[in-house]
Amino acid sequence: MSLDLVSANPFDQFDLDESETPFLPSTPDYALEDDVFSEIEDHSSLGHAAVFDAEESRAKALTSLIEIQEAAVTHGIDPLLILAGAGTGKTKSLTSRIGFLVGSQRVQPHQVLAVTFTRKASQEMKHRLAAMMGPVAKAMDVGTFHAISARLLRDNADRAGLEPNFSVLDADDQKNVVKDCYASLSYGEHIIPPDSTDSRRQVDYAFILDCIEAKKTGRGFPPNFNRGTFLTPHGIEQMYHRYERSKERMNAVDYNDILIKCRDLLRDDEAVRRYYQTLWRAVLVDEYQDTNDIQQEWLDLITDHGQGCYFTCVGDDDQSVYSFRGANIDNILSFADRYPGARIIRLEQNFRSTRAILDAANHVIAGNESRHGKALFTKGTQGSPVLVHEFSEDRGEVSWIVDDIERKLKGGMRPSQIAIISRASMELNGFQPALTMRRVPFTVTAGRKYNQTAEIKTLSAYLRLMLNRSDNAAFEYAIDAKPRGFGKESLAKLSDTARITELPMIDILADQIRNGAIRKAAVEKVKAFIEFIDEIGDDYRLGVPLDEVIRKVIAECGIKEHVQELREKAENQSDRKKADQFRKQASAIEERVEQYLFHAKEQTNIQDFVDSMSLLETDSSVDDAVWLGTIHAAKGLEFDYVYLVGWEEGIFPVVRPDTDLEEERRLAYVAMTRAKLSLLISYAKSRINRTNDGSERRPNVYINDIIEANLCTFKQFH
DNA sequence: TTCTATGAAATTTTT
DNA sequence: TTTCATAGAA
Repeated sequence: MSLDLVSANPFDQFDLDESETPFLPSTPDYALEDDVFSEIEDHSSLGHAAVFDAEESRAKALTSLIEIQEAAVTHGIDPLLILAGAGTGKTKSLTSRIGFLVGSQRVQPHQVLAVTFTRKASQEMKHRLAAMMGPVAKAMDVGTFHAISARLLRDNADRAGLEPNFSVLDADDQKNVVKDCYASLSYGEHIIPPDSTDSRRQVDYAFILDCIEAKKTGRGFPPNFNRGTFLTPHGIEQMYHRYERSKERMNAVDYNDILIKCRDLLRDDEAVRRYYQTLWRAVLVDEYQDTNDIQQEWLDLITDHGQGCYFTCVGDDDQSVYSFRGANIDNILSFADRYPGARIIRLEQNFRSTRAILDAANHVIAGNESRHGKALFTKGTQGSPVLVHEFSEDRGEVSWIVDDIERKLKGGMRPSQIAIISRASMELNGFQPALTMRRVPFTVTAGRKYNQTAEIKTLSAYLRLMLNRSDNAAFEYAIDAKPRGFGKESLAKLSDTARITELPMIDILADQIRNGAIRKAAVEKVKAFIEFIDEIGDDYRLGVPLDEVIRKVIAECGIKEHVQELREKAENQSDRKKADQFRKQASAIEERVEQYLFHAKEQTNIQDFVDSMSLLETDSSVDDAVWLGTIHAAKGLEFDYVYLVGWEEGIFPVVRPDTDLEEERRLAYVAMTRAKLSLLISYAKSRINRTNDGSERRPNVYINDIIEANLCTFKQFH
């Protein structure tokens, strides 16, 4: 049976009168523009050729599900919350539900919206959907909250009060904007001059940004907001306004803005809201426990408070670990209150870990009060006991674990089956040299790795500036990409002028060149830079392919010179090791640039491309390597052998005035449930590189809990 | 003023 | 390991 895309929509009655929706010609057709989808349409209009076999898809969606999963997958139209514990087939249930809804023709493929939090998760879901249903999966809207919202804003930019070519600022851009704003404040009223005791401390721009974001999302300032900022309360207020104004001037938005502006648009513009409510007949949310208040509102608007469509959320309140980013666990805890008639289905059968591991994890998480309450079970074996090891110092912890890993590798285990996981990335530092020394391959997934490399940022900055001349953050990055005789001082002045005149920096600069107001030493190069930006802009508008444009940028922006320089350094270097390092660096840059070009060729929409590049993770991971990372980074992953390190009171749970102990406990639960076969938890009684009073460190509460309950084997090493 | 080299400091978690 | 600040040369 082939899917008829023209009729058989049970929601035809909801369709909007076209006259009400003047924006319809531009917005509604993204799904239909898709190659695959139009192909399907062609076939179905011919009457026969079943490109998409609904019956088969439905059958596929229902295979190899256990009873409770099937209940979730086949649930009707009432709002549904699938409480899926770790390792209980969460993503499988979600994709199967999509397959079921489409396969049973309750909704059509292009009426499906599936939102995730991370790029990786949306990638994964796309793959699974494609595997289950074939090319028709491409017709579905699958993406992160941010990606979907950004597209929605671009498609309705005029209605959202934006230019359609708005830029998206990444974390670095945000920080730079904050820096500029800070520099524009005057001492006295806004800034307390640092006194002698803290004169050496520098301004913490990231913290100022936190304050701004906190204010924006209505969370109120962190308690001690002038620590490291030297700002008066009034100064913070000023910073907030200037920051917002700067972005407006730049025709740019930050991550929060994407969600906020999208929420506002949906809330305030009835036609837009109704359009998307009508378009998306099935709305599915992954990792629902991580939604913040804005995302929750967004979902209510999109789904008409869960009543207008197949609204399905999958999540685990016990794995809510992003409150520092605004995630509100109450969203998942009060699902039933928010959506009357909602059904909650618990998935508690775990397919990942041994019973020993699950028993310990269950016991730890049971110590929390605010939760729906679940207990994982398995039909698998007991497995070897959870191990808790005490070391006298962190060096011992490192060397013992690395020894143990070496033993495992000699015993035939693959490095990729093994993970070392810590609360904060700092605790991983000791492992890297030790693993290198023993030639154990490893990859680190922590903190800064997500930041884009310099070359890619440079390329993106050029493109952003080309698309949006007002993007001062991109301008500052691009003009600084290579020596142009135009440095910090000049940039600061230009930034001031830009703030006063509210004109794009690049235009002011062009003007100053015409008026001869630029230093002789800089004139030629700066002029060439501006002309180059104009030139690629013209190229692009005339239809030169994006990868051609990028090639031009690569030739201009100094990357080639930099690579060349590294190669020369390698030649002139007598130290073989250092020479190799230079060569490696050079090839790494070239490789990344190649990859960027490759992505550029794939993309049809340049805005999507530029947006996504600012978030693309650097995927230089080795294939078969021991995985090192934080608990947050490990969420969603699984390994046969897991080492959880640094489980000392004070390090984990972290000590901060606003530490949420229930969230820390959830982190412990997330960490423990990563392990499939074997779990080892360790702590050290002393840790260098950590300022403390010299007293002995103690194991954390979670360790005590499982020791007391006799759920582990405890050993001391000295 | 700009740019480079050198040394010091700093590190929760991230879309 | 990476980022940041400062000093000194051009």
